Amino acid sequence: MSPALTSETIEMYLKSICELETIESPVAISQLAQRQSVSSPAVIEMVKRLAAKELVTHTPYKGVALTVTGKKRAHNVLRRHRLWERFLVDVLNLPWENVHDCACRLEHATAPAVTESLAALLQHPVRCPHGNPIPDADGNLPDDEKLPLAALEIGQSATLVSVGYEETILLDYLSRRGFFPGVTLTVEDIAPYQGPLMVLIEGREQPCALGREIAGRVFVTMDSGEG
Amino acid sequence: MSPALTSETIEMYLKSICELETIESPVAISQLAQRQSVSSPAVIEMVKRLAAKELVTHTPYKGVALTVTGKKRAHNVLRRHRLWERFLVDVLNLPWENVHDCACRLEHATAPAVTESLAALLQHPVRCPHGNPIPDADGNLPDDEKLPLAALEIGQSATLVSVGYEETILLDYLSRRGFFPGVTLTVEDIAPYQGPLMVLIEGREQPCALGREIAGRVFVTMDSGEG
DNA sequence: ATATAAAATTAAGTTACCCTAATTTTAGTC
DNA sequence: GACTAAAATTAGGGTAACTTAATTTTATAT
Ligand SMILES: [Mn+2]
Ligand SMILES: [Mn+2]
Ligand SMILES: [Mn+2]
Ligand SMILES: [Mn+2]
Repeated sequence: MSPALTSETIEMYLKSICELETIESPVAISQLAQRQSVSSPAVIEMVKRLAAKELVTHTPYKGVALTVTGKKRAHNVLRRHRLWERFLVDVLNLPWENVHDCACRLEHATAPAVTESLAALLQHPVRCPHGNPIPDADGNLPDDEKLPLAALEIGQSATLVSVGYEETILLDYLSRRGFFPGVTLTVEDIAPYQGPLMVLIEGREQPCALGREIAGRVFVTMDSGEG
Repeated sequence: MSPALTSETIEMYLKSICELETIESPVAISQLAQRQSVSSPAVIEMVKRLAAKELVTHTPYKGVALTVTGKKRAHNVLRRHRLWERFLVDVLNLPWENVHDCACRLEHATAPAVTESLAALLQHPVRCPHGNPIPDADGNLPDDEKLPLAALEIGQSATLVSVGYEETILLDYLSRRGFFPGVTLTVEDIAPYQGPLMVLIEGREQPCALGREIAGRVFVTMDSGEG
C-alpha cells in the first residue's frame, strides 16, 4: 500500500511550517518541535516523510521550507480553519477565544464541497475572527500591510488588525483585556530592558500592560496621519 | 502513557456495533469486519482494546455487545453524525445522498460545545435527513415503531420512515429513484425466490423494482387503516 | 458420530507517529 | 583557532491499527 496522501498530523505540520515561515525561513526543527509539542527526533522523522512527498525541502542543520505544493496544501488547511472559525463565531455564537481549538479539529475533517458551501454561506469572508486573512479557493493568500504592536513608539496610535500565532492561552488573555481586531490602541509607555508596553484601548480608562512577547504577536496598522 | 480515552477508530467501531446490535446481538466479528472494511484479526484486536476500556463485552466465538458506557458513547457519536447531516442538508444545501460521508468525518472532530450549539441552531431536530432518530444530549435514543419494507405484502401501502444502515451507494441508489422519508409507497408485486418487490411511489407512473436486500434496509410505517 | 465448511482466533509482520538517550554538527566565545 | 553550549541528527524502542497465513473452534450435514 502506498502511504496516504495526507493525514491530520501531516496537515498540522504543514500549517505550522507555513505560519512559522512568516517569521523565519527556513524554519528551524526546534521551532516546529515546540509548536507541535513533540520532540525534535519526531520532527526530523516527519520532515523526512514530508520531503519524500515533496511537500517540503529540508536543508540538514539549516531548516525546512515548504515547496509550492506544500504551501498550497497548507493554505488549504488555513482556509478550512479560518472559515470554520468564522462559522463558529458568526453562526454558532461561540466565544472568540475558544473557536481556534474547535476549528483546529474540524479543519482536518472537511470535504471540499463542505468548505466551499461554508464559504458561500458566510458570504466569502476575508478574515478569521482573529483578523488573519482567509486564503481563496485556489490557495492564494494576500499578505497584508501590518506591523507588530511592539514596533510602535510611545504616543503612537494604531488599529488592531490581527493576532498572529493563534493559541488559546494568548487569545484568552487578550479577550479578557478587550484586545480584538478593530479596536484603537495607543502606546502610553514602554518600559526599558524588554519590559512591558502600557497600552490604552480607546474608550477605556486604564491602560493595560502587555509584555514584549505578546506585543510581538499582536499586529496593527498605523492610524492615518501617523505613519 | 495511558492509552487515549478515544480515537476516531474507536468511535467508528462503537457506532458500527451499535447499529449492528439492532439487527443481531451479540454482534458477530465477521459483521463488524465487513462494516469497517478491515480483516477479522483487526476486529478481534480492537475488540480486546474496547473490552479493556469496558466499552464492550466480548464472548469468545459468540460476539460483541456494548456496555452501558459503550452505548452512551456510541449514541453520542450518532448524535453528532446526525446533527451534522441535518446541518449539511438544511443549512449548506448539500445533496441528501452525499452528506452521510461528510458527516462521518466531522462527527469525530466535534467538541461538545459545537455539538450543542449546532443542535440549538437547527432547533433540536429529531431525525437525520435519512429518517434516523437523533439521540438527545444525554444519549437517550427512542426506538421507533417501524418495519422493513420487505415485510409488506402485495397491495399494502406505507410511508417511508428511514433508511437504515446508511451507506453512500445505497443512498445514491434510493435518491435517484425518489425514495425519501415521507413518500408513500405501495407494494404492487413481490417476485418469488427472494426476487425483487415492485414498489410504486405515490405520484409516479411507473413502479420501481427493489431487491430484497435493499427492501430490508428501507423502513416504513403502515398507513392508518391498513395495519 | 464424523467430516467439513465457516467463523474466530493466534502468530508474525508492517507503517505512522511518537519517545529517550547518545552522538554529531554548528555557532559563538575567548 | 580551540572550546563549549545549543541544535540537529542517529540509534533504539514503543503503541495503535492494520495486514496475511496458520490454527482452533463451532456449526452443519450426512
Ligand atoms: Mn488542526
Ligand atoms: Mn483565527
Ligand atoms: Mn465516522
Ligand atoms: Mn443519516
